[in-house]
Amino acid sequence: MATVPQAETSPASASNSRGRRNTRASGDDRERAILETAEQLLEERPLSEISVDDLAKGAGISRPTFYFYFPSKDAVVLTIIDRLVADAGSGQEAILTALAEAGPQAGLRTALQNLYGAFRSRPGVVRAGSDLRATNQEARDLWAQVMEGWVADVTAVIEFERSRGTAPAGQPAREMAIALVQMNERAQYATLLGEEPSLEGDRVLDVLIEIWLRAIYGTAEPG
Amino acid sequence: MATVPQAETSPASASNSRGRRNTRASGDDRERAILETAEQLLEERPLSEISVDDLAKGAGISRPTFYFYFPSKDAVVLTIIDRLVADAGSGQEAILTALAEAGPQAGLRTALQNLYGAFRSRPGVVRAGSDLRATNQEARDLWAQVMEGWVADVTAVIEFERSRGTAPAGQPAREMAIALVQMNERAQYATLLGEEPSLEGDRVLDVLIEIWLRAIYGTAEPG
DNA sequence: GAACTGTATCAACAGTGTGTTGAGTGGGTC
DNA sequence: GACCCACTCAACACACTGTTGATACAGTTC
Repeated sequence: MATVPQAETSPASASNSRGRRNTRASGDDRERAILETAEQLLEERPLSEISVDDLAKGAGISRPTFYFYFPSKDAVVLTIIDRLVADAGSGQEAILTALAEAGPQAGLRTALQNLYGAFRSRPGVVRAGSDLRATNQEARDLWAQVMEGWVADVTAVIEFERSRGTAPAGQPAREMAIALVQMNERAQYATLLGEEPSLEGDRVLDVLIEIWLRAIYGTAEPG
Repeated sequence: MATVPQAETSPASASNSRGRRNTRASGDDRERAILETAEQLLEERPLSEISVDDLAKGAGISRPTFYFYFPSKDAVVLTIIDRLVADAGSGQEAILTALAEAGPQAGLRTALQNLYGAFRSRPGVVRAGSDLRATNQEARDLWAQVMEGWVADVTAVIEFERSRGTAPAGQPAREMAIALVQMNERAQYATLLGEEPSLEGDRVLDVLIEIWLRAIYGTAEPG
């Protein structure tokens, strides 16, 4: 069923591989201050216009001290994204069960809505994550894992529906799943950031769901 | 019918708003050398790892001299992309006529194939363009125009097919068009750059076309 | 309570990139 | 031969990033 990666925070300990060099003492506040400053600044301007110095100043420390807590600006953003993705993942858990309980239409709606909801409140962070993929391999890997999880879930749904006979045959389930998940990624991202052209926030789900349902359950008999 | 923007090269003159400061004399070679160096380096490594000095050296000039020809590294890439987009646009011209002549299935295939073909040979340039959108407003505007052109064309097709009665009613044509065009952008980009997960190069078109046909001509009657 | 250990801090440095200034050079042209 | 004007670049001024080395300071430990 492909669970979303757990953002390597082991339950009780706080030591994040991306965070501080070692330690466990007080300076937790500083680390949190840096993360909060970053989240806040990212809603104001893109990552490329935020310097390490901005983050340090915002957290009330000097630039070298910043490097005591994080190895780079990217690492801060990756930490934030790890958490966001973990949040989104926990809401995601149950595509299959939602589908089984509520039927395809309502189930899909619930699943996509949860997902969209997790990101909607922090467009700046989403944008930063997307930007990071251009230059940062770790960001690419992280997102690839997330995508892979969704694709696996959707593939399972399509195969299940086909085997039940409720969905017609067609292109391989996994390939359909990839394209559909990519569509959602792009469309929801564009909406979140208000690109032009993009779908309105209150229209995204209706439109995407219609395409998903037709792609999965429909057949085309063009005249 | 929304033609793709013509990359402001007026017919005979060579003066590009993004290029050299004024002039028209000899140094055309240098300008070309810079563009060629950029295209070549972009197939080797991402834009973020190419410096103005690399471009200057590649063209056999010093860094300050580079600035005589282009105001920035971004401007070089934008010039390259302008041209690429103009090329792709000229092949694009005839979605509607292709559809009318060959029918929806073959027509769509031809249209999407032309498009994909225009970019396939220069993935590095495509990647650079995509990366640029993160930091450069002009790049965003340029791409928005291109998207808008395609969306307008596809909207017209959907509306035409619905009015003929060959496509069923559904979500507004323009909104369907936006989502479908965004899906293609994302899926073809991922394939071009070999992201994971992505569709194989020889599968992209089959999968996208099935989704397009079902989304436009199909109805979903989930069981 | 002196010596030790490890967290936490930053001034100063080194390096790499960008974009600008100002001083040329050399080929037309009147 | 004086004057443009396209063209060129050494040297500069910044803005970043990441590192070094010295230091403060809070607990142990004996």
